[in-house]
Amino acid sequence: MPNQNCIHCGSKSDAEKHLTQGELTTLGTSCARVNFKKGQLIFQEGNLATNIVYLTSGLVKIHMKGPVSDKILRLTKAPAYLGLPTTIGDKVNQYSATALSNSTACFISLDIFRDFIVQNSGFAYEIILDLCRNELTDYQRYTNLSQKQLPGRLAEILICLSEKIFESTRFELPLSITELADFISSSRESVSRQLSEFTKSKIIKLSGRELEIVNTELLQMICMKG
Amino acid sequence: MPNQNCIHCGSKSDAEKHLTQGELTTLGTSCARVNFKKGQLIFQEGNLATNIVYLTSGLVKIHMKGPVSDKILRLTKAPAYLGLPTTIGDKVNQYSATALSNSTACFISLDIFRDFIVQNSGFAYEIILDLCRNELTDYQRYTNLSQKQLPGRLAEILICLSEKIFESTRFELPLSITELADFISSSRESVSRQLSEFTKSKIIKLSGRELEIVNTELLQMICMKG
DNA sequence: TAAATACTGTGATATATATCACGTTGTCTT
DNA sequence: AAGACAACGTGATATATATCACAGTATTTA
Repeated sequence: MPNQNCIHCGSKSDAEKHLTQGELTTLGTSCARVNFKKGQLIFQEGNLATNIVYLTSGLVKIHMKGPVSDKILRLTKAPAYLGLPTTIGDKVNQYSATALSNSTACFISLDIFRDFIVQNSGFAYEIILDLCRNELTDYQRYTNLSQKQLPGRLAEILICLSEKIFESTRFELPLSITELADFISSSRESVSRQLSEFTKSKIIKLSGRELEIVNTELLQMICMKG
Repeated sequence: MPNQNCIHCGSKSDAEKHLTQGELTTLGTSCARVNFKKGQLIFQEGNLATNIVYLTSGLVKIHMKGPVSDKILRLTKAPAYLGLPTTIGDKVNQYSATALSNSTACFISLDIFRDFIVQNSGFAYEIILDLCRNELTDYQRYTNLSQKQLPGRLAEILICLSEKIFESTRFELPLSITELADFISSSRESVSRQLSEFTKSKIIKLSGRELEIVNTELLQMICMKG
């Protein structure tokens, strides 16, 4: 649906807050808002990257085909840009984005986005900040996940879900066991066993997809100790 | 040494090529060129990030303290910016940079660098491109290293050194065995054994630090198969 | 409603690789 | 030159976790 009114949009990105009225009008003519059901693909590895995607609501996994299985690189919670690096840095998407909950995203023409970067320095600077901050958290997670073993890796993800994504010790697991395994580079069976282990030790409580972190301190300890 | 003549500098970054004569003059007044010996720290995790570092010659490792050992995140060959994300994205460095060979780097005031981003859109766009491309290669390496096992991981690094860094099948290993282990998240002993293994199977030839890839096809195979 | 298909839990076993231990070599220091 | 210190090679052993196998439980499809 063209000619969105981006001027009064309540979910502007930090970068978009720097745009002028005129620029926002331009944005409106080339911005399409799309809804995605849980499980739906938002963009796919190997496809041409023609649009910047800005997630306005929902939770998304960024993932990539690895040599043996799918690899989940990160989770992104709205509001946030999805995959700026692959959209700007390459003609073809290097990874995919899939909705983990019902989500809404705005698709913005890459050309217009590029114009904004060139015309509006405040906009450009916010994009740079965003890229930098994301890379820092990625490095941190990469280092942690690559050196800890299973209990520590799983603890790390659960804490991340609790603190960063849901901001609660009680939430519905947005990832299947298999996906958790893809995230922390383990096997489905091992993750399943470790979750049982955490349940037995009364660190977490699991009923269906509903998860509650009962003993945060201990989980933190396990996360630290690896 | 202040008042460098950046105008006629032969090692401008892609971004700096967009700067005006005036901006280059400004750059000159706040740009210091420093030499580093092999093994020297260029900037350190935990320290205040006040300067953008642009590597004009040499090879550098970007590394970070992990829960059990040091983790090498990437190698960076000149010419390239070193650690833009940590300099721009945080007040404090999240990781360190250490010279793997004798190197030269220019230190540029963060304030002036930020001014360039805001004043000069061509400059800003090149920085964005750089950030995006780096993240893409990092994701790729991350996925590969996290799913392959030792032989595949080691093969991947050797091929990377050969193709990306030295552009030759024969080169002097810039990393110690311990550092190779820190890079691919294995133990020193395992890496040592695997190198012996590769030597026995006539895939590589090692004399001291001098390494030659003899059977590239087989090494590629091992890299692919994991 | 039945059938098919994904997703999950758990035991038994296999295996890659970490760890430990020790000797060797090389490099730096004074 | 001698001592100290770091980097390295390699065997024996321990161990975390992948893999295999199978059964149970949801969820979707016809």
